[in-house]
Amino acid sequence: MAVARPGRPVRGSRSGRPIMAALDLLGRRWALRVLWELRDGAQTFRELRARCDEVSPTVLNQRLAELREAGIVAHEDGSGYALGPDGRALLEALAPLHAWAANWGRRRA
Amino acid sequence: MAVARPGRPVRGSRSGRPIMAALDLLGRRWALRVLWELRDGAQTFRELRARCDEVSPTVLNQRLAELREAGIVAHEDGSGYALGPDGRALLEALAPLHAWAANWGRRRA
DNA sequence: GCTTACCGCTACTGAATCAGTAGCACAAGG
DNA sequence: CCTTGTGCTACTGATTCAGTAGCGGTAAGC
Repeated sequence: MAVARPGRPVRGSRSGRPIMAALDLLGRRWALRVLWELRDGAQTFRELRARCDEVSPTVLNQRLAELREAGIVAHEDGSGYALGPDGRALLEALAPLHAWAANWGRRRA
Repeated sequence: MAVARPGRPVRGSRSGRPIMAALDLLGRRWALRVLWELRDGAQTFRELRARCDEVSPTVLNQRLAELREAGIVAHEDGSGYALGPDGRALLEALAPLHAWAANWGRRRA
């Protein structure tokens, strides 16, 4: 399957609406986690992999490629992978989710 | 794999942190989309399926079971599936994501 | 009673995706 | 040359998802 992008059909929606592309992109395994683990700054492929519970490099590389093509993550020589401007904005947009999870966990744990 | 819940290990994390359980739960295929499609009120299994691009009932039922066990979605006799209080809160927590997607789409489409 | 039309859901097969492990090619340091 | 770390690919097997058909139940219309 092709990489999800706004303005064209994605898995599960032909509308091309950006939210659908985003849900496709971020709904893939490890995508949100990778984003989450990059919150503290750039990391090498292997550091990132270690933080993601030793996810298989196949999948990690695939997610990184998708996130790079989406302009969310960038690979800088020397420092490794890091969030771009869109990535940081996305992470901030995910902050309420973190807060929700904390409350949810308190009620259900 | 068992349903993700705060306070116990999930796919990709043994920490039991709620955010990890949430990322596991919501990172599964169609989970975010189902949530999204329930934003306008209760819907029957088949209505929901139609909105989700005729997703296979197997997966839809599986996601609904997980979301029900997580206390996010409830099934009411007569009206069908609907968001519970936690589900509505989660949807609100996802609003910034929608806004982000719109901006992202504007820059990349 | 019998059809019709919904409802939620299950069974089944095949396709896509992911997991897990090994190891390559490259570059830098000693 | 040898070691170390980098990003990444190859391969096989397990898990998950997709796609289609159809079941058992309820309720209405006739």
